[in-house]
Amino acid sequence: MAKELTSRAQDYSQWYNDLVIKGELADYSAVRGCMVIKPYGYALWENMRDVLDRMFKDTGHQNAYFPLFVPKSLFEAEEKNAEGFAKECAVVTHYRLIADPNNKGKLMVDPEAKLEEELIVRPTSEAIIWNTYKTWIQSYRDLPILVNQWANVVRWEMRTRLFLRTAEFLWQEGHTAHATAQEAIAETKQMLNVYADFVENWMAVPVIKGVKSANERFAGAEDTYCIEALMQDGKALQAGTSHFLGQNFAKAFDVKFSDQNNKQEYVWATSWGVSTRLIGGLVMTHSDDEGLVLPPRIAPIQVVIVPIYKGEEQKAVLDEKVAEIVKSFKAAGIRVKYDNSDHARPGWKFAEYELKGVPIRIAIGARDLENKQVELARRDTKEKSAVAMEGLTPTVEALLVEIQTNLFERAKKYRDEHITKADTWDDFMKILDTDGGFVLAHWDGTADTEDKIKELAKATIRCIPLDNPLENGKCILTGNASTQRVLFARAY
RNA sequence: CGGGAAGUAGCGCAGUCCGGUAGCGUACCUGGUUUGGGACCAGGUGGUCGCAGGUUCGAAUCCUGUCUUCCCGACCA
Repeated sequence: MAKELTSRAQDYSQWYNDLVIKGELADYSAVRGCMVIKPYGYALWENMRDVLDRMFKDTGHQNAYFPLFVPKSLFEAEEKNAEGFAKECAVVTHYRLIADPNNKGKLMVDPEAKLEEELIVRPTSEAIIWNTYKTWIQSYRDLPILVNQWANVVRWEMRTRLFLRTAEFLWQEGHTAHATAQEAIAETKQMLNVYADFVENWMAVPVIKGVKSANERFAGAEDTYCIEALMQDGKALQAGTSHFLGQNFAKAFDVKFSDQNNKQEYVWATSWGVSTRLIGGLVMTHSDDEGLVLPPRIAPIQVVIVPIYKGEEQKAVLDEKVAEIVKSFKAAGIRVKYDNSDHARPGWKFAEYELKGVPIRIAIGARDLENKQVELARRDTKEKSAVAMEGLTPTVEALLVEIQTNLFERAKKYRDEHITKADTWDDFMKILDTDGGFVLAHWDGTADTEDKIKELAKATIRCIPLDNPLENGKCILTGNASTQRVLFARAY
């Protein structure tokens, strides 16, 4: 029967949860704050991962893998980084369980098996990686090091939400080492552009590139660049970050190299990452009250074909005809699924694949065979049309491109309509409390003011956009002089 | 960690106030009819009621303790 979905207007959070769970992207698990990513959701992640991985390799990076555990002494070496993550670390203190003498059939931690030194489950891998880089780098000839790792990390969050904030999540983290600051900064910006390219052109999610204020900066970074997206409820989502780490980690882990003049210098670093959180952003950008809407370029299934038949004979005829179509689609690189399962009727399948966000649905029955056509339905606009069997593959290829473009344009239009300038505190609050979205407002540049705004308005500076126009004005809160507007929003 | 809600069949829920053989919808299985927007009929399978104690002739129900999950806030990608 029907899988009831909560509508966005009813309860936006519940709508989101319904889509993730009923769309079979992920589910809750027996572990607090940790989710099970189901096959359909994982297929989506694999597509994202594969594209990003190729982009990383095309920009000269290699993959490697570092341990899950970080000895506490290494973890605490870079003070700011350690302090930033300390309050959300899972810690391994013992290495053995024994039978509980007072509780038959139960196990207990063996008090004899206490570790000499606690192991931190990585919330991020700078520490273990920079400790390793120390042994890899002696000369300028060893630089740059351009390494990425695909991994899971753990951050013991107070409150979790499927994909958006889970205690364990999947991500990639790039960690690069350079001979000069300029080179490291160029790398930081390059990877920010890679992220923006991926998120906009593959996920069809428009983003604003910018740099974080000091308050919002990654713990241990000199500068944090980010891409910020806007969700349908008017809240912002940080979609990716790229950090210029300066020489902080090199100094903390004593990573030096000899330059051309045989002079010892500290190495310059960057790190950058995107996570499964992107999937949450994807869901909240495109989906509607009927379910997920996935952009064709990363959708696990791009086209689903549903046969409509009476009796086994008709089904056999359709199976044969559709086999040709499927073959042609696959030859064109289209990810197609032919659902001729007999336990669900067409109407049920239509609703199911809409819920799962499949971009194009093709229905084909005896009537269509006669007329040499199929019924084609697009998920983004819900439009249905009869399309000639002749030339179906190029028609579908073109439509996939069109849907991809349409999703991006639609999201961009929404995003652009929700960037508002505010010049007074009242306007600022009014915008945040009604439509939400991004608010461009003057800020006096102090961390103190930023904190107060956060406290009063629950809004943070999402970023200072790159290529931000300079403009004299007065701080929205203090009235002090300001030289540019910055981008505020309430955020996930 | 503060506030709220909930743990009973795979899923969604009722039953708990007022103790007395475990229910409904859906899913699942079998057979049949169906199939162009979430089919219908008939017959079935499936639960130590989150866990541990206690009260009682008898506990899903009352008492005590405990665990877990979700939602809202503070924290955060």
